[in-house]
Parts: sequence; structure tokens; C-alpha cells
Amino acid sequence: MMRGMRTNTQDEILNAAQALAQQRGFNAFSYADISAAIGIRKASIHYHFPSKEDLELALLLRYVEQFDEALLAIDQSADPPALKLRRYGELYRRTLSLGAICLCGMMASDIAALPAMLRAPLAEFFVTQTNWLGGVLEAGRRNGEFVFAGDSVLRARSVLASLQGGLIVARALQDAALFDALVDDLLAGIGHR
Amino acid sequence: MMRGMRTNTQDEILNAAQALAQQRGFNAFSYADISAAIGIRKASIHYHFPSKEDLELALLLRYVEQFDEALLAIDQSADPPALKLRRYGELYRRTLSLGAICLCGMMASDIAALPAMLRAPLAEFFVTQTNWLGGVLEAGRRNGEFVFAGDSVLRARSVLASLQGGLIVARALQDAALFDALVDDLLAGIGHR
DNA sequence: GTCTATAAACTGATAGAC
DNA sequence: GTCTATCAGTTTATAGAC
Repeated sequence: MMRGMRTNTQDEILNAAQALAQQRGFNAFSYADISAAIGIRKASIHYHFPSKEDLELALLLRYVEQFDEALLAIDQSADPPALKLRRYGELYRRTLSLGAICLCGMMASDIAALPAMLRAPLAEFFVTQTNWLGGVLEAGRRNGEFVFAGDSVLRARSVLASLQGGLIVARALQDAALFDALVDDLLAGIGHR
Repeated sequence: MMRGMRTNTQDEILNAAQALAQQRGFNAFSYADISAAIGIRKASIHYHFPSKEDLELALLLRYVEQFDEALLAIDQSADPPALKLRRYGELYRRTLSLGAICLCGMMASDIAALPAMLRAPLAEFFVTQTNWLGGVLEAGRRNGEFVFAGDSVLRARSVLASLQGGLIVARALQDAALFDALVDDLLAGIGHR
């Protein structure tokens, strides 16, 4: 047994909790909901995650980890920047099909009710994303694919904010095409033809 | 006494509830919080708003009403489209200073936990906003201020989504300048120089 | 590790006096 | 209209048997 390996139960709990959190928000589901979803008693969930704050932190750290891996996969391709951007958009787009939004977008929208312990890692997620996006934007500008003025990381912050908002509004209007059109508009906005 | 006029208490309750909802989210505050905020007993709040769903609906309808008035005020000016867009952005920007986001953006992010009764009026808010924004975009394109391709109302949906996401991300990073830069980028994206 | 049982606090909500 | 008092249900969390 590998050190640091998660048990199946822990993963099942996290999977169920993540789906609930991305769909309803972290303040709109309970240990009872997870219990019902995976067929385990509430007390058993507390064994793995003593407090809800522990659960929320584990959820966030795992999400960040998974997202970092997805960025790495895109980086390891030889895709041109515009395609990398589209693949990045698809990471978010997939959640829409599940009636969910980005876990970090959800946590950010509820930030005033978020345990203080989670604020730094949450902010770090957004910084990581904007730095990565900024690199892609800069590479595209350098090879002539993109045309835009100003700092690429600053621009990346607008791109990230747009994607996060796109998920929320598209889901509210039950219109995933809104999100697809948003990605097109983002590319058009940075001069991609 | 005018018919349909709200009592002071009702307004105080709605004011407190709105601040709490825009800061924490509707599922992260209780009647006890309102009670503490304005110095009234919980039972008295139930007298004005029997159920929390009643309160949430009243909150949404009043917000829509206030927003419509703000749009009208912008319309009645002779400002050029680009300035109208900036004034629209300022409507959102103001909430940031209060540590809040758009009430409808908040409700949209929690939509899976939202009472079914509120979904239609919430969607209507977004439709109203995009129609209004589409008109401004179209006017700007016609007078040469803006340059962009495609349907102006579709484009307006991207603009609205960006603003909503901008509020959420800017607040999470405690950096209101992110939102200001986003507005600039939106204008640049529709060809405004 | 999972269970039953239970606790303590909080939630939305109601009854009835003033 | 506002209050006190109270309710039933839910929430997070713990104790202890298996």
C-alpha cells in the first residue's frame, strides 16, 4: 500500500461532495446528502473528514491538483495557442453538461461564507490559471496568432473571469451554446480570425 | 398612505437580506442574521415574509425593479454607446466596493438550490440585460464606435457573462482593478479605441 | 472502518399575548 | 406589528459497540 494513497471510500466521498458542491454550492448540501449518494452512514464520513471544513479543504486541494494535471496535458501537446485556449475552455465546458460550474468559481461566489483557511489556496488557483493563460496569450501574440495590447497576464485575468461568468450565466439560462459563443468572442477579442 | 407602498420595516428587512445575500449567498444567512442586523425579532420577519422563499422572491423582484430604473436613467442620457457601456459596468462595480456581487449572479451560481419559483424571473433578468446591452452594442456599431461581427444580442450575452464573472473573480482576489481592466478589455474586444 | 445512538446548536416556522 | 415562547426538523459532530 502506497503512502499517501487515498482509500476508495475517501475518493467516493470526495466525488459525491464535489458534484454536490459544483451543482448546489458548498452551503447547500450536508453530510446526509453525501450519505444518501454513496450509501454510507454520516458518522463514517466524519471518520474520513472530521469537520466540514476538512472536507472542503480536501475538495479544493484535489480540484487544484486535477486542474494542474489538465494544464500539463495541454502544455505537452504541440497545439497552437488558439487551440490550447479552446482546449482550456473545454475543461470548463464539460462541467456545464453536468449542470455544474467550476468548483473554484462556486467557492469564489460564496467567499464571504468561506472558511478563512480556504481563501489563500482559492486565490492561488486563480493566480495559477491566469499565469498559465497569460503564457498562452503571450505565445500567440508572439507568433502572430493573436493581436492585443497590454500585459498578457492582465488580459488573462479578463479571459478567466469571462469563462467563470460564462458557466454561471449559461447554466442559469440552460443554454450551453452561450458558453461556446463566449469562447468564440474571447478569441475574436484577442484578434484571432 | 399610497397603495402598494412598502413599510419601513419591510424595506429594512429587504435591505439587510439583500446585503447578506449579495455577500454570503442566500443559503448562507438566516432569519437570525437579519434579526441581529436590524434589531427585530425573527417572528416579526416571518410576519412580513412568511417563508424564506417569499423573502427571496421579494428580494429578486425588487432588485429587478431597481435595475430597470438604472437602465432607464442611462437611456435617458445622450451619452454615446461606449459611455453607456461604462456606466452600465459601474452599476456592477459599485457592489464590489461593498464586498458584494450581483444578486442575480449569486442566485445563478446557486441555481440548483434555488426555489423553482425563482428560476423564471431570474432568467428574465438576464434576458432583459442582454437585450438592453445588445441595443447599446448595435447603436455603437451603427455609428462606427464599435467594430464587431455577428448578432449584437449574442455578443451582449458574452459581455454580461464577463461582467458577472469579473465581479466574482475580482472579489476573490480582493482586487477591484481586475474588474476595471475587464471593462476596458470588453470595450477593446468590440473594437472601441 | 463502519455502524447505532445521541448530543448540542441552529433552521425555518407557528401560536398566542400585548 | 412586534413580542415571547416554543416546535419539529436538520445540521455538524461525538461516543462507543462491533
